Amino acid sequence: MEDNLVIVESPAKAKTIEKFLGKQFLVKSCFGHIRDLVKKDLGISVEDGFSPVYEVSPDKKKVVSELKKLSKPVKTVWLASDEDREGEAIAWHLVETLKLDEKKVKRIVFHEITKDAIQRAVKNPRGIDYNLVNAQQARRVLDRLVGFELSPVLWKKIKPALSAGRVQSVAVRLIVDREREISSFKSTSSYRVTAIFSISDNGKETEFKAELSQKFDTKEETIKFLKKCVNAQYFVKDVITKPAKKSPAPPFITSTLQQEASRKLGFSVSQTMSVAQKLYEAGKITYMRTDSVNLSDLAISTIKNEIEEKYGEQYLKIRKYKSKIKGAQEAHEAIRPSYINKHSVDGPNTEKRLYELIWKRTIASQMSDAKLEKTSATIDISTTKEDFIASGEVLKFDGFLKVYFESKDDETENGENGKTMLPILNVNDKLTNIVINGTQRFTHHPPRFTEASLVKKLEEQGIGRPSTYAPIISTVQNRGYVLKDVREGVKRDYCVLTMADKNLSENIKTETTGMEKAKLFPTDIGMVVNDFLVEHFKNIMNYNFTAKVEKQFDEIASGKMKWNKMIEDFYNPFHKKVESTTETATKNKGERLLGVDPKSGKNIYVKIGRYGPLAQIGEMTDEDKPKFAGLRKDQSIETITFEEVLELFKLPRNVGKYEEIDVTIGLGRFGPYIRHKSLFYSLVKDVDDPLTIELDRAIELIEDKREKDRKKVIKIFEEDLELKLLNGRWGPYVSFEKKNYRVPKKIDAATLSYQDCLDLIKNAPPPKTKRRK
DNA sequence: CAGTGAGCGAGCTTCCGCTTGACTT
Repeated sequence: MEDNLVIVESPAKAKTIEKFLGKQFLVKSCFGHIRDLVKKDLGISVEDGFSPVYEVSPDKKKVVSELKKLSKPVKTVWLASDEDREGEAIAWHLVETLKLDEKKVKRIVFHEITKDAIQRAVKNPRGIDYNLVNAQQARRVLDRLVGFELSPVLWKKIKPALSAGRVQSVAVRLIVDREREISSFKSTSSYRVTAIFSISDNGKETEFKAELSQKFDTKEETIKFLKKCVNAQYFVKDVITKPAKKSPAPPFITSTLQQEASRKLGFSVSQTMSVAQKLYEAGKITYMRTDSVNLSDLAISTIKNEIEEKYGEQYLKIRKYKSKIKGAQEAHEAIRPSYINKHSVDGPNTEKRLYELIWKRTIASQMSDAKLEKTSATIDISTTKEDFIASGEVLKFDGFLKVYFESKDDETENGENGKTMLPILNVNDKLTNIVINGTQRFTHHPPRFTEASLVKKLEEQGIGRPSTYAPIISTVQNRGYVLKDVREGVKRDYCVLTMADKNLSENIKTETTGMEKAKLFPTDIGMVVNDFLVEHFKNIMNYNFTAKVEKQFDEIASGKMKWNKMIEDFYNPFHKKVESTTETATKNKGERLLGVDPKSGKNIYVKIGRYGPLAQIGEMTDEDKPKFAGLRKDQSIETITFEEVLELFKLPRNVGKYEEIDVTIGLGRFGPYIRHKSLFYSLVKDVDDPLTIELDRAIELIEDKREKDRKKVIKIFEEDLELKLLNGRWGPYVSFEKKNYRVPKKIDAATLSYQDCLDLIKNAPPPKTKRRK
């Protein structure tokens, strides 16, 4: 029997630590928080100093009873949860829930999982830090109060089942604000002038590119300039050469790993986390939910060996990085390979690639700067005062670039800027001009957020924690506030003026612009909810709200403030505002009056309906019912035009009768359809237009589908016409009472009898538990 | 899984952070 029970948060960590501690220590994991506020109601006694009402989370009942049993006989229970607010609270909840005698409890902390660090921790135990626990309780209670008081206001004023919270609502606001910036953005164009020169060196001609020091607003100005160049002479007026350097990025933390995996590997935020989890569980990397850029001394010394051996001493530069993150709690190390000398891992491709990324970033963080030489040459034009500038960059020493280079979010559209090498240029060198181009360039609206760039923004504001970035991204999408979507680009003409051989020519070229892939768009619901919250709860929707309360949590943690006092000061005015808003605020359906219907003379509105955004003609009165039409997926209440709404009401159309029954054309969730005898037939994409399709073609499509369906049927049975044996996408199946049952592969479906089918249904595997939405 | 859309009132929804599996096609 062991004398000691050690409890950590993660099972993978438990496994590692057990090896370091020896036989007298049993190491177990509690899997994070074991207790939380009761689920069914507020879970806070507001009248009683906001005292929280806790319960053991249902999925932790087993863990708790096991830990309770194991903790009874041991002499000492070591609580080794993380050294941050949440970790301290977990330790305290363990004491309370397991009913541990505080005399036999020792609280220990370590930031890195090495033998040294753990043995040191065991020699320096302490008690529970109740100030830190109270800071966590304040955080928890505040979030519950905000979430559970704001959400019901939305149910009453906008739509049921909506949600609001300190973190998610601000995340949505970032996306809504950005979208509005984009829609009010006016693109302007200017002309960028570039030239190709050549210089002769011992009879050898070398060409290089230069750009005019100024841009022109109009085509006329550009033409005027180009004409001035017809008979110009060019020479090098000035050459400046400057040394420059680039430094490596710090080791990965959760947010930077998510960003780089998104940019370099195209992973979504949640994909990155699940791949990293696998690597962590296999002991290949350190913990992946961290906000610390710190590397353990042991890690640094093995990195040092690795760099010296593989690249040489001149590539080594040991660096200590400091966290720049507001409110970083630094309970762990940075994300790095567990064993630096392991350059790659076996397993799925995703794991290999993510591991490689982590390995490179870790190594590069301890390597020397890259040294560059930047050259800028000014080229005089004899006929006018403007100058051309040719800039070039030469890598003198690659340093960390040998291993790794961090990507940027806003890679410029034409990545040809600067990175080129120039020929050797000297002052007074004469140059020959080959060509000059004046190219029309348009300004771009600010970019929409990707999952990863939203995480970056949230982190900068101190909103959310490493363990919650991925869940936040899914919450705002699951609630229907935000949509990850693709936007096709639009074609745009631009003008290129070319001066070559003393000839000015003009070309119109076409580019595709504004293509967006996997970007975050606010939905209509998202915008209406956001505007409502901003109007009535400015304080909470302020980007600084989290930073402000974090400061107060810190004061609680350092014992300078009482947690229930802090909550009270927040709650009193907040609760009043909730009550007054519930009472007085008008219902907000995002309604917008677009104009008057030319046919009926009634008003046309767009607003949020029970099933999403809709357009409406006329109002509900006793004798009159309005006409409705749903908005399409790519339309929004905010930007849809009057003409586009009229277009929506052209469907459904009646195109005539077939087999004495009306045939109508409509537009549904899955695109345009034909409806006949309450059956649906899809139109063919890019062939049939729902607004113009006629009866003959509709009948053709109906007959096509009927023919296909006939082929689908393997057998029907006279005993029960509702039971059908059909051929489907995944092979033969039995269709009965709107449910489908697979025919096992071994059986030849054509041989089945009615009774066989009934048996198949009876013996079908029980319906698996439903997937959560 | 395509159609709907008022208003009433039943009963329901909802937060953030800490951890993993257990699910589906």
